[in-house]
Amino acid sequence: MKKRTLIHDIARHLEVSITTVSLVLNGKAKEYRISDALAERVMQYVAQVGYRPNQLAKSLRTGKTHVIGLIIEDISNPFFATVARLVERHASARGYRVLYSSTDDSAAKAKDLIALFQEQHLDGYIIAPPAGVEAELEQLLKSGVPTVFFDRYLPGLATDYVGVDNAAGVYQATQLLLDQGVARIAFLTTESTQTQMAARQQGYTRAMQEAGQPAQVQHVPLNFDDDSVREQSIAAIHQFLQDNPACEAVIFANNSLATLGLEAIAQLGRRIPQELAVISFDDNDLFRLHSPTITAIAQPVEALAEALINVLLAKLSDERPAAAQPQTVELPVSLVVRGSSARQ
Amino acid sequence: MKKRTLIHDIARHLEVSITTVSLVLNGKAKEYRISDALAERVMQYVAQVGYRPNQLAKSLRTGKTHVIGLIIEDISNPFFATVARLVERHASARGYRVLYSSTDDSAAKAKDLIALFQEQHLDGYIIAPPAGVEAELEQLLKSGVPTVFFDRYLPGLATDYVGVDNAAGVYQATQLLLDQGVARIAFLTTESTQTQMAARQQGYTRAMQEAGQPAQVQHVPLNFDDDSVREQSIAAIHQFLQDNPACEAVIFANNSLATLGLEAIAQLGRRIPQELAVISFDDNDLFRLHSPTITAIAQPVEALAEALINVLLAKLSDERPAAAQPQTVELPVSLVVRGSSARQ
DNA sequence: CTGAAAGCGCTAACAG
DNA sequence: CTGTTAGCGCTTTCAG
Repeated sequence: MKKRTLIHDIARHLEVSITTVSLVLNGKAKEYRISDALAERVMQYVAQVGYRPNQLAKSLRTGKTHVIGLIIEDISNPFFATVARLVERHASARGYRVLYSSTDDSAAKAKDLIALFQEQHLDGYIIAPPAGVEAELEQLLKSGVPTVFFDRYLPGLATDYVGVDNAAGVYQATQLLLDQGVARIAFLTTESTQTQMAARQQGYTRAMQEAGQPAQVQHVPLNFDDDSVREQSIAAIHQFLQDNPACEAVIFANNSLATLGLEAIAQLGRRIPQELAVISFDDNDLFRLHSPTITAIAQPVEALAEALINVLLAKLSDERPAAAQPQTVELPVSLVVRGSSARQ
Repeated sequence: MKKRTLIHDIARHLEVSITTVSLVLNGKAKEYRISDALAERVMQYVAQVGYRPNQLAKSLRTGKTHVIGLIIEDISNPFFATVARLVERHASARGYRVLYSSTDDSAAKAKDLIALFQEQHLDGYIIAPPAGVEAELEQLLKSGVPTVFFDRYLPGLATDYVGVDNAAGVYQATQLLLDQGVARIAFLTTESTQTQMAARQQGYTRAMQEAGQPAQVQHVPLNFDDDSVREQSIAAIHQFLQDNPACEAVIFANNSLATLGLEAIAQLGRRIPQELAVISFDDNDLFRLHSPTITAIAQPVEALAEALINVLLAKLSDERPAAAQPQTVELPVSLVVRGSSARQ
């Protein structure tokens, strides 16, 4: 348990004042007309003994932590995992740490997390909000902490948002099937009413409507928290497919659903795409390697991460607190056509 | 920017002393013989206004942050992602937050992370160390912060470790193939010299040796950071398979390698398992859903996460600092036999 | 039960 | 350039 060196120790050793050391360390040497020689001497000794200021004390004093909180749905979902690490990479390149955690899309967990993060006095937030946390978020926004929503937003709350054009993606995917003469297309989605899910569904409904085909939307229970629900979800999809033998194609509203769906399809022994065409929202390794490969609506993860960081850091450095109009970034998705959507 | 309520505000409102509020808040009401009535009154008001003590100040004062750092290789790897979220879940059930970050197996990143975490004064660490950070880690251990290694350890450093019996797992997998008369088995591994990789290789070599078969170990470049290396890795595996047409089976030393390998195999159009049997260390969704399903050596993620938290929290609460003998937990793995290893 | 007071380690205004 | 000083918000000892 050797004790850490303190700013005081280094000042004493160098026989200069604590102020000088602090000023040099914070890049204010010039401003306070400290000689380059002295500044250099300080920096050198600091490096030599490996002195690291205590961030707790620093933050307590300055009110800044240089940490941003990333609250996502589920870190074990490839989409969120990828965005998380990209955000982290960009943030750290710009001097920020990111602290991330999953809500499992539960309002209770999200509330805990927000409270926890607030106690830690993070500088800003990126949040994929579950339903039911409007009040907490509103309070968070009112407190003036820079916050940007991601993946979905909460209609009542005016803040920055970064996401994709969900409706267009699904519309396009539905078209792809319709153009091949596949008309009995079902849309499998979760029970959630989140904006991104609603938009995806709406893209599907519109395409079907325009084609004069009846839409068939099926809601499947989905829960990341409890592994037993996993089986239930598979069973539900299984059931649906069995009850709808005429269904020629299914579009899954996200990649968790699709993964579960592939399992259900395998159980039933339905051949893809001959007996059932499949398209998933969100791309991932599994889809590239599956036999057949799975057509997916891919979100531009790299661009999303960059946009998130840019929007947030802009707010962070900006002086005008909640002045400007909230910024909204909506990126296009791309349809990655693979084997599972091909007409046999 | 409304200001947060402080302990001072609540004391004043209740017309009691700050000391009293603090004592009640920290569960020391009894100890200081504060009446239940008063304690109740305090708690109630605190709840009412939603007062949250400033953790920065608290930590600065107490020296405890109640945050543990989880330093893993790659959060987008399903194995690490799963362990991370399980650790997080257990930790939070026991009053700890976890802060996790990936090293991409780079010593430089790991050093940065350790330094960063140290500045934040975390209470303890769980680390999957890359090679080349021995010095930093030794210093960390000497500073007395509870630390447990995970997945692999660094031979020179005596600290607690939680991992699996890697050698036995691969030995068993190799046996499975040998028992079916498949003898030309290659072992594809990374270039790393980490303990877990060495042990896996050793399990393979021993099995081959005992069977009187020549071992064939191939090292493949692998890098999580740089996506261009991804293609290189695939190309390397591709090349290897092409150069060794007689090879009947391949065991991948981890799941990233296996994922890449499946891609290479698909490119070559080799049929699994008829032309090439495949087994991977680490299990994941992809392997369950692939056609054919992929046999895998599965690590007990749930048990690992629990062991990690138990070992760490034991050290955290223990008074004897580096007193006791370092604890080592080595869990068994299980062979999940699926389609890819079946003799046709 | 309580009030005062010290202090965790650092920043930054202020007056030299 | 520097020394002093006043905190940031909280815990905890000590003397009532």
